[in-house]
Amino acid sequence: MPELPEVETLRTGLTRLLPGRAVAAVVSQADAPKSFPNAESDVRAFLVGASVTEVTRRAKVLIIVLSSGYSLVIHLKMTGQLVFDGGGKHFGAGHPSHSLVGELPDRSTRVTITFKDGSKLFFNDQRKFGWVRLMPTAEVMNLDFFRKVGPEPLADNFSAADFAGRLKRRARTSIKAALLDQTVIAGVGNIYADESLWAAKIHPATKVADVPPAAIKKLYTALRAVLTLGIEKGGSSNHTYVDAEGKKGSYMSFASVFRREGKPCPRCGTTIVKSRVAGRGTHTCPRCQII
DNA sequence: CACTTGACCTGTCCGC
DNA sequence: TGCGGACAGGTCAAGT
Repeated sequence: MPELPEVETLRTGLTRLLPGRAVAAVVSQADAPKSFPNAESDVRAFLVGASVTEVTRRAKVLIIVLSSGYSLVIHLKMTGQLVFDGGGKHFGAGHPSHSLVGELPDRSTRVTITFKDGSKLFFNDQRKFGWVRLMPTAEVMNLDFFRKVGPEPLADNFSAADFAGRLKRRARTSIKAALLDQTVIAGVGNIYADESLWAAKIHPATKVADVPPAAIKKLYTALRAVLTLGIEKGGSSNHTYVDAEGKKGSYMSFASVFRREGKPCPRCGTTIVKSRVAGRGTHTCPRCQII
């Protein structure tokens, strides 16, 4: 589900809610071992009794750092969400198909962490692609994923030249596939790929090698702009999504093409079409995106 | 190597 | 109403 802006929104919210809280108990759903593949002995030794030090993010991965020298590394994949219950009201973040009205845990709850003050953090994940892994903080960046993942696109030192250089490795594939490749750049998913390509007037199926340098530069600027807007709007959502402070993300109402097939292009009025590129549903303006 | 496709899961929607 | 298939904001492994 979430892409960089959604995970970043979640990080910001959890940073206000979790640090200082001490874990009292952890319950994981027995029939979903892949959601929480950790040894019971590690959970007892390094999670129960530990308190949260800070919450960080790399790419689409959230990292809850603990006082025990261990961290909870969390990937929400397509449908994961984290919902904090401070007592009385649920504050959540993640997949929009889950509203806040239901009592938790529910049938999609894979892990429940109870803190000593009675508050709870629920990890819900309908499709069970996501996971919560407990591991030594010092080893987190040694995970295969982190060793291969590309730079943060919003980092101050990530330049247009870096962007162009990294894209060259994928010269024969589509520009959309290259954007979605986490080893090229971190954090871009289906929504922000489509939105940035529309903004840069590049068709997603264009081979990377066929995109002129000027258009690549435009895409660099557009990508950073849509990711920044996504964060400012609290992530993308449709109806029931909220961030960790209970506010709805509003980015979807600002989307230009994503899930807007059949509607007019905000730039030229041409009807937006949906197709399939890089194995993913893809939204384009057939008039604007001609490269 | 670069690149593509299917697998992993559950739920929902859409056409017959 | 029931059923089958396509599809969903993401990665991996395995194939060409």
